[in-house]
Amino acid sequence: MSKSIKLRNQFIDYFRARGHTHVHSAPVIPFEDPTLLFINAGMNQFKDVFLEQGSRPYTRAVDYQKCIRVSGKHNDLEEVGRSPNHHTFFEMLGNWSFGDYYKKESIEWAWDLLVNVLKIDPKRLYATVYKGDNQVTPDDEARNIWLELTGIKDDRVSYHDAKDNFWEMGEVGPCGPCTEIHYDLGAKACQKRHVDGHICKVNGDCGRIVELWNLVFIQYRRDASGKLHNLPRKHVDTGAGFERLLRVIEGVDSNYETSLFTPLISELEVISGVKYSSGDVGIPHRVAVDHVRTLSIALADGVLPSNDGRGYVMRRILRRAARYGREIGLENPYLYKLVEPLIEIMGSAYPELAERKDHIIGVIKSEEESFSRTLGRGLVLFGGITDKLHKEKGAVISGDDAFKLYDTYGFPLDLTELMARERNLTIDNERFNKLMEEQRFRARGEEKFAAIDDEMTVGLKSEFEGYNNDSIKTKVASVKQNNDRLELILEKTPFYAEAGGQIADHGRIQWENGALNVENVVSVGDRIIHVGQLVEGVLPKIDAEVIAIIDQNRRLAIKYNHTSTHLLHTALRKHLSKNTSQMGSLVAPDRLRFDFNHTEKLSSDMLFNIEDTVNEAIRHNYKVSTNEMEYKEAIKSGVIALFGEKYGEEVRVVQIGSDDEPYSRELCGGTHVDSTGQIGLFRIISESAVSAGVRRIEAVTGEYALKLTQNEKRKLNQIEDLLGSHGSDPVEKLSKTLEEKHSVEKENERLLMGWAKGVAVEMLSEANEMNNLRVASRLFTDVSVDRMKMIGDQIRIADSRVVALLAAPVSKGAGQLCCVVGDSLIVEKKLKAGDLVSKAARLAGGGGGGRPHMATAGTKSPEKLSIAVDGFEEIVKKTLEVE
RNA sequence: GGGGAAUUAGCUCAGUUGGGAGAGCGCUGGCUUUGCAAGCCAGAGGUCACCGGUUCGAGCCCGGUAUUCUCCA
Repeated sequence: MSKSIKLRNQFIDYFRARGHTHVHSAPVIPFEDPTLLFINAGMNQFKDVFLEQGSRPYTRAVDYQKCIRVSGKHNDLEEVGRSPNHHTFFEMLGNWSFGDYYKKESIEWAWDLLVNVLKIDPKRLYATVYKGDNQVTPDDEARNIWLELTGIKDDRVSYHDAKDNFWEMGEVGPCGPCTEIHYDLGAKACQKRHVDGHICKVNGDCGRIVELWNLVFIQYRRDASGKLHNLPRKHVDTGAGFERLLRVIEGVDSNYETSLFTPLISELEVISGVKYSSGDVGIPHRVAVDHVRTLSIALADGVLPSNDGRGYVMRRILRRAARYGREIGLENPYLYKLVEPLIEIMGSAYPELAERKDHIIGVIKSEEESFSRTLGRGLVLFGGITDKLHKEKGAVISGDDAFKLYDTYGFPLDLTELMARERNLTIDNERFNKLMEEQRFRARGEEKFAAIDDEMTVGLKSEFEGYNNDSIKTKVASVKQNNDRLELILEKTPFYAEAGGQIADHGRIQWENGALNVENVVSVGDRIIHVGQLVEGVLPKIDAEVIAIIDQNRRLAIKYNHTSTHLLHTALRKHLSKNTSQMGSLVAPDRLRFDFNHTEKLSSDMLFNIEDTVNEAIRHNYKVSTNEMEYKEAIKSGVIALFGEKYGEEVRVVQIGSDDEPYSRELCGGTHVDSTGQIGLFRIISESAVSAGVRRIEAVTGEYALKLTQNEKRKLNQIEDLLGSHGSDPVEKLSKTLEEKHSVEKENERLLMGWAKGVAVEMLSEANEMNNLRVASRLFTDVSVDRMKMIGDQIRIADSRVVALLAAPVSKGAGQLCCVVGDSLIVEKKLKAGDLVSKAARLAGGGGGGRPHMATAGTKSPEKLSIAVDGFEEIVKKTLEVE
């Protein structure tokens, strides 16, 4: 067993033996927390407990949590790869107490685990405690526990200020003092060992003594004024950085030299042929192995590269890795090759990596290819810029050009700089930075996510009882008026809050002297909030009796679509691959949308097959049943769990079909029909690409599917009427018609050409000689501009020493003119059709222009066209005189 | 969320102050060559993303929408 796997197990086992429940790492996409881009600390998944908004069936927990951090005060993306301990992905080991044990056990166990189980030298350990402030007394309690229960030396426990030893979740909210365990890496780790008079200190800045484990004692809540209040329960939240702990245990100089990374680095040495070094030469290696971990984990949890939000962070990380790869000669996609070795190392801790292997590799590879295209395009544009500079004998690439390359085309500035240096050019950095600052300024000043006001509703719980009820009598738990929006929380409710892709129920909540029209329902922690407009009467009081009624027809339509979504999921697995799984889902009353991982467009035959399979399952009229069970039990029995979803310990399993041979079993909290036959009909309406490796199917069911079918038939009837193909195959008839149309058009073109030639000959025969050229003109009655152009062409071809004007009214209020000039005259007499037609059109109260050999013009007074035609010879004559 | 770009033939793209929709590759047919690579000739293939506006006239100008790329947050 590798050391990393062993360390995780030792940690988990130690606390399990002490009554802790092993909780799975939450997905890196925060669930129900829009304020956070990624899970970035072990406590994220327990945040609702600390806020007293949610609860758990256990009071002691232990876990290892995957975390992603790309920006913020502790982590600058640019540091990753340069330093021995910065990462964009890392794991946190933690044990938790929710109102259970407190300081004594946490400290005692932490020490015991480090010293006696992990065999870390106690002589290298230090502890820190909080020194107190005007609201909090110094944490002598923790210090005494250290001294009495661990045997650590008195001079190894020190007091520190709030920056290091008072933990806060945010400006307001849960907080408390913490105690930290630090480790002395030894004199050679000191970065200031050559500085005179430097003394290495705990919480110093030389890197020799590092924090190993932080034990946080949450006992306060800070309000908006900064005042601390005691929490009803005290909690423990601990976090030990996994990579750093492993580094200490393995006794190596850098996180990147632990067994978590070395196999990846070796693989990269093979791929690139460049040997790793702990110095600068190894930066590309460190960047690549760090970033491939982040990308793989995020992709496995359902993040996809995109232009904003999480997806954009992924894209930037991938590009950073691709760019550093180029420094060690890796011009082609390479990062995806590290995914398999990564799964070797991390797959047992995070099975989702192995399950989504093909997806992860596919997406990374196609993103790398896409970046190559971006760079390639940038190179072309850069070439254009330098060519221009070369011609103008300039030596400075303007800030605007460099910025445009970067901002619009994504070409990295450092590459621009590098290539400029190679050509002895410089860049106007000042201007570039100014533009960059303007860009930042523009992006600021928009509102952030609306913070949820927690004060009113702390500790409230509402029960969802809507699986079998459309209406419920209950009491009001909380009322809030927000402009014209009313927010109600009830003790129990039949309303389904938007979750798992299923959108919220609509309906009505009624009380003695008023009613709420429910337009949206959201859940926050254990609370279900009904949002809508007060439609009658006055606000209800707390504890007022109400009747909550959902819109039954809407719910029924949602049920059809939700059960159909499960049937579709099964059908996709049957027809495409067992590994096909949901990447996103929308269940609305009028349609359903299902995103899944698949690399190619589905053929229309395939879509029909899938549609058939779903409809077979509908006709089979499978019974749909639900039951609650433990998460682990459910997973063991092979139930489909979706990524990007959070599941508690108790989960709900929706089963379609018999117990012995279920057609589908999925973890799902949504509402479903009793038997599949109720759905009636399932029709796919579209199939499209969402992003690399992900496709989307949209479908309708029940009444909506029937309406779709009827509309299609209606259209077909109309088509048959138009084609006159009743009784015969309209497709055959139409293709025959199109064929005929094609040959008629060809014939028409041929005839027109002959006709145009004839007219041209007529006009030429009537042309007048003057000044060694010929002038022809004619007023047509019913000829379009295109036809006049055809005739004009024939005239030019027949005689290169002719100018001609053609004119015709095209509608009641408009007339068109066309002028042509023979090639010889353009050269010899400098005649331009554009000028001539412009002058002629002016006689008719219009305007126009064109090219030397052919030009067109128009007028809104078609009755004046004859003036233009009659005056044309005069115009030509005068034009020649001027020359 | 806020900027900057792109969208033209199956693919890659060109298209000048607004005035006949083009090239290369690919495809089909013919010719040439001992064969291959290729060459020559001919042909098919277009809602210039979509909707609206300005104009006598819009691929081009203006406004909006969609999709994609890209930067910032």
